Amino acid sequence: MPSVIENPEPLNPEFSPKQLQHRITVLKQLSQYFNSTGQTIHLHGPQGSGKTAVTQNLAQQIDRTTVTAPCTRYNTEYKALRHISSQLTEQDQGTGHHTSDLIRIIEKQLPHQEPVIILDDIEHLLLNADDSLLYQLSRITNREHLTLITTSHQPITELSLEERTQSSLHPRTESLEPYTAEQTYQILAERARDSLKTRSLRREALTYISATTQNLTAALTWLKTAAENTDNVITENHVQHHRKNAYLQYSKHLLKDYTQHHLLTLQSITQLLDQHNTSTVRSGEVYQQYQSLCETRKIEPLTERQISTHLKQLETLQLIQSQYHYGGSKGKTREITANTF
DNA sequence: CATCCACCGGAAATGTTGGGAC
DNA sequence: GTCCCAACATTTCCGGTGGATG
Repeated sequence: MPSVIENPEPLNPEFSPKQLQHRITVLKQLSQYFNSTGQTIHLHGPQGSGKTAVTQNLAQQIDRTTVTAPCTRYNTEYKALRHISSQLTEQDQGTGHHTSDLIRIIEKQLPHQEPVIILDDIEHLLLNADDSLLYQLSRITNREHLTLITTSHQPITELSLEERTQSSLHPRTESLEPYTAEQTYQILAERARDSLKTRSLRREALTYISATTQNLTAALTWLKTAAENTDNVITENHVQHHRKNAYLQYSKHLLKDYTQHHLLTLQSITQLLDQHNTSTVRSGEVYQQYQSLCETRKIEPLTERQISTHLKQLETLQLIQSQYHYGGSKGKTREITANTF
């Protein structure tokens, strides 16, 4: 099938343009902090507001070794330390070390590399583990040779950090506002220009997307999905038509570091919501639906306890929202809503 | 006031993977 | 090979919650 896409890269949500639009002030502010090493910076803002793009852009500007650890993938202290030490030494550190060994390896590299370490989306790490990684890194020997950047959608004060970690980190903080509809439109338009055939995109299609969501990751996925499914012109109608499918693609993108069971759990929720037209489902129903999905696919289902943790992770990814009842007329359960555009 | 609902979520046990040492 | 060990995902077990109902 002929496609309207000439160059797929600019539509990739991970694509990092050389010039970052609408984030100049933050970039200026942050790059000032790079005049000296030994800093800690925490950047927070909603999903798709450019946190990752900003940190990557900063890293490109300065001439220092940079290690990025997306905490969705490196979601334990050990995985993160292993990744960081492997990147710094340029050889895989494997398993079987004590965390203190990995810290020592990193320590030794700091003085001659003066690296920047970026821990992206730290809430996913904090969900699995305690804040020991942050504490260790904030007090590491040769700390003055390290610049540490953390990002999350919550402000740092709202992450459950121990007192000692909080005070030992004392980061400079910056926050990002979501893009406005106008800004979203502009960014999408620019990416489309670099990616799509000329005259293959209607203005109203972009207006529709950027009015619906200001989460740039989601918006780009939507545009990309629409583009992949046409050989002619992307119209407003076409974009509307692919709304659901695009959100599914976006979910899959967020879940790329997770298991098939996470996706099945999410699908159970959306199916139930579609089926009986209610706005919430309870965790018990979700588990039943999940079990029957597993059965039709000949997959051994996980236990209810484990799916409960998976639900928590979907919530941290902001794919769902939960209202918890710790007893009461409904018993102990949670009522779940799925997010959409 | 007792009992029930419905499952949350902590803790400990178990299973699996993949080292490294002998 | 085989033994031992660490990390981690998952299972097993279960105490606990607070409004509704009789």
